[in-house]
Amino acid sequence: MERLEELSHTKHNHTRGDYLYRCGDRFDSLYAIRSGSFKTYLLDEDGREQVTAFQMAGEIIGLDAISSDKHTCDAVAMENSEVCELPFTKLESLSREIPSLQHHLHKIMSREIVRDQGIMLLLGSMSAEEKLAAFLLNLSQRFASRCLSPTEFTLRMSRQEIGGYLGLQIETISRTFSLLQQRGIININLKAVEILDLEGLRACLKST
Amino acid sequence: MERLEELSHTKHNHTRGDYLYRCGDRFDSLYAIRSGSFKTYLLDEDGREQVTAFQMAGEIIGLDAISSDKHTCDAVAMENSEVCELPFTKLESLSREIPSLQHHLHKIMSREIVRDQGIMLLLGSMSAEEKLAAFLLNLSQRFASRCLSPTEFTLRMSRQEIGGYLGLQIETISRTFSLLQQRGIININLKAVEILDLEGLRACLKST
DNA sequence: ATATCAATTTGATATATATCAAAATACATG
DNA sequence: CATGTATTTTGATATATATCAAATTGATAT
Repeated sequence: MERLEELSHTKHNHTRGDYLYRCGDRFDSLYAIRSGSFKTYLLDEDGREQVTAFQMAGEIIGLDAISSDKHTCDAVAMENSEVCELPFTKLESLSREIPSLQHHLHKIMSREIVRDQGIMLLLGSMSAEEKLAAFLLNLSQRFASRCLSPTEFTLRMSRQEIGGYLGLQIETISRTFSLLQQRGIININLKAVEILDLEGLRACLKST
Repeated sequence: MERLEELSHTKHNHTRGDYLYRCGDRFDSLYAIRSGSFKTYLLDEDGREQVTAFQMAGEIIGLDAISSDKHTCDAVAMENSEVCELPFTKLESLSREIPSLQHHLHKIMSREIVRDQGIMLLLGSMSAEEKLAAFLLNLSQRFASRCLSPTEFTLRMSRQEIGGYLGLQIETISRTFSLLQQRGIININLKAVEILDLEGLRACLKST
């Protein structure tokens, strides 16, 4: 693990709105998010943005770029954030020496594939209500695993960005939040979310 | 490259409908498709199936399972097919010795991530017509890169399966095929597709 | 405090796609 | 070859979500 320090010595700070990289940029490094959060997104012809992920501390970003040595999406900071740069060539040579590091890297890439496929399921076969419930439950779980409250948190993203992630318009996001609130499942005031009935939220996923 | 033969000596034949692996199965090997084709899919609670990919000769299948040592989807043969088993532990040890193999493996995994993100864009922000055009263009390109006709080919999958991939009902698939045919962009008779106007098909993607 | 601007919510309506139903066609089986 | 079964196509209608519009709220600057 000390060997890992060799390559992760370069830290960078980013303020809200900074691009970590942009689509087409040359690929040299992965980035480990130390604090804060980022979103990654693709732009289609019309300029509509499909958000591919909201990343937070502890997550690795930039894996898509290995395939072509160019970044294939834009990554932008959603708040003040700190990242560690991991030069990929060094990471590869180090992982040839350290099997556990090698396997860890493979798991990280595979986990990203599994995550992406989960989003396909969400986008391809869920209703607006199911999508939003899945979104909140995912955030809840990720906050919990970081020892933050799973039931009370602040959204770092706008309704527009949530819509871009879930494949819905902002009005639908807003209405569906209101609906969940009316049912007593959540309390939501702008970016402040409180989950009142975690089981109820899970139930939103299970039927229809 | 000879070293690769060491681990790919095990070949398997599968007939239409055979499962290569099922969700939950223990993970030991990746599979390289030698001939034929497979689909992979996730099942949600209601039994609705989200098809995550249609794979063909030359593609590698099973990458999702590395993350948890269990397969996270079902993989089924769409026709008589042949695969090479690639025991993953051996692949990892060999790729520690052969940097070019290591990098190749990373590229393959990254390419899968890029592909998945492209599907997110499709599912999250395209109309039925755009989805179907993108689907046909993708098949066309993949056939072309295998020295098969990019404009005349046979679909290996049913309307149901196409719907499961694109997040649409079979009636919508059927109607949209009919629409493209009426416009003189394609000719389609059940599984036999002929693309009459490749540019017209590309144009379906660019507007609206 | 007041004005300005952006984000969110809510309402009215339109529209793409789903759903329900039936006909047409292909495919499999005895 | 005839019969039954599954798949695909087409039509009629319903519905979820998008779109258009306006009101409300919050943030920022004057």
